[in-house]
Amino acid sequence: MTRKPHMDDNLLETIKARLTTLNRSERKVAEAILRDPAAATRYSIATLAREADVSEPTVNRFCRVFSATGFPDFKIHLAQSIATGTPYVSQNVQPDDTVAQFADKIMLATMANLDRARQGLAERELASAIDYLIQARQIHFFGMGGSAPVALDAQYKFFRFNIPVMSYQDALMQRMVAAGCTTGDVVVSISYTGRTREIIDIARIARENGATVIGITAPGSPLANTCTAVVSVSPTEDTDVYMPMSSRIVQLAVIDILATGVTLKRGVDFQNHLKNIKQSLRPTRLPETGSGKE
Amino acid sequence: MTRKPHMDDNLLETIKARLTTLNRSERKVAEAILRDPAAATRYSIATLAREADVSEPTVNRFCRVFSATGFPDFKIHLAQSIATGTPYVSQNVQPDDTVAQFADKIMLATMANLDRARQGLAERELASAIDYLIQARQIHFFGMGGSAPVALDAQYKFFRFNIPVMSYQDALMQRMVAAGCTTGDVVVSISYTGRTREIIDIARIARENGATVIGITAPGSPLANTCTAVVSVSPTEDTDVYMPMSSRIVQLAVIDILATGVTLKRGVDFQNHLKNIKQSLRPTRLPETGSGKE
DNA sequence: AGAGTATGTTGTAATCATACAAAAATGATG
DNA sequence: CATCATTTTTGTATGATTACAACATACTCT
Repeated sequence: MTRKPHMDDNLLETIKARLTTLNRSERKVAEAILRDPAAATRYSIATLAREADVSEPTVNRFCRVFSATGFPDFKIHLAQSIATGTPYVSQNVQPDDTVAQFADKIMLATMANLDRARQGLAERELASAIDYLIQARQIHFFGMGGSAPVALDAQYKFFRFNIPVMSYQDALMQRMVAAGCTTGDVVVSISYTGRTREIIDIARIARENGATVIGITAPGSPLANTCTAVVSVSPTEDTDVYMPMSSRIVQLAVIDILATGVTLKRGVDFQNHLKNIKQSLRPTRLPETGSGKE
Repeated sequence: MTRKPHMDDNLLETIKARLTTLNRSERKVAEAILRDPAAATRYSIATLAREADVSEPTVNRFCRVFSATGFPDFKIHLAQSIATGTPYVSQNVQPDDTVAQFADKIMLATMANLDRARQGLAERELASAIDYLIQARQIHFFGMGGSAPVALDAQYKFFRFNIPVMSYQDALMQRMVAAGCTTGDVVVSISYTGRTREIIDIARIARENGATVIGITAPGSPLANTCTAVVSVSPTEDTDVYMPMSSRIVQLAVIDILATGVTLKRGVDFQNHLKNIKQSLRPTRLPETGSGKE
């Protein structure tokens, strides 16, 4: 995906990554910085040298290793790295966290996951999925368990496009629908792990009946291998008991992207259609007092 | 919410905001910086002075106005401001965007919305909502239309806590459940605008029957005024046709927070219960090849 | 032992900050 | 409304700090 220049090289991460490739005194510098990166941005070269127990030129050479023109330049990059990096260094929720603390952590972790997903998204996969969706005679969203709400959400979104769209949250219905599929049907199979046996079976059945099957799932998973096209969403590696939920949010965002892609490609006519739907909802609302919106 | 220090003061924004309060030559400095903030981080004090057509001490004084200890310190802050600020300047999706472009925009906009929500969350509201949920004999999640998937998602999440929990996505069922509520029931009413007539009616009915009604909705909205407790989620002000969806993601994140809060307060016993549920799902999965997880 | 690399020492040039003085703006008074 | 005092703003000169390059030394590995 398009990356902002400062996201390409998260300096702090780079330093961590290359720790082993550094020689002794350079590593001392690296460790001194990692000990308190924020403080390091305020150090002078002399201070940092002392902190790392090396000479000033060593610090300077260290900076050049990380493609800075010199120490001040290095500090600028470091500062930027901290600014972008910090909010995403999402610590796990601790049992003794205050509400404000774990609320923040959850939000930040979610954002971090979105960002990771963003960087992992493959344009070609998205484009191809969007193409299939546009050509669909009928779209079925399949999601079970935790992915059921995602499927439902997708239904609401795509419904606005005047496409026959449905979502199914239980295996039985999914199986029946898959069996009834014909060419022109598109099935979107949403699964975090891509290893749920039932979901894979159903995807296969749908394909055997001529349907296009798009998987929103982990790359390389059994489900991914069964699908016509895949949008890869790598599972996050958080084993934290408290927040196994960000995955869905990433899936939802992907749905947003697909829906947007379909809308864009369909052109202006359909945007009017959308407006009409919005209009038709108005009578069920109370009059707005403030600045409320649709 | 707890704010990271560098998020408090977006220096670049602060400079823009205080432009009018600056005197002539200070403004010249400000303008020189705003002309190309990224370049400014690489300037020396002399270069910036020349660029702004003022003397070096003026630049230095300018820096102190923005509570920096000096010019280098100012540059550090500026660099951080650029780094944090940039990714959230989420432009709207343009009809001629490439897939990669609008995918990025949607992701960034979603992250921006989460961040906004994060900063807008009130700890007291969350804490109070969590308290009510813990004491619940039974929880009902109500969400209609776009919020239906959120309600469903909440059901899945809270189901793990061994609490009688259900979600209802249509007005009829919600009305019936509300009518059958008694003291000890907790209804969580999810609505983006908080102005959908039906939802407000139902919330009132639930309250009249003794239920505690928690609203996840816009502050100050009719629904908010009808509820026992509110978790305020301000509607985002994006009028963009293409992405009216971030709202749900924020709601989902709030659900995550509530669920986490309940889990934490319930203590360790329930964490074992969670593990058991995870275990019970395993037999339905294919064996893992790589590093796949729950 | 000696080539080659890594690290430290010294000195210089730059960058930055302070003190002070000049200039401009303000405003009070006759 | 002119003049002068006072404050504020701005620039000059100077001194302090910082960063870097050139060179020298120490270390490493064959």
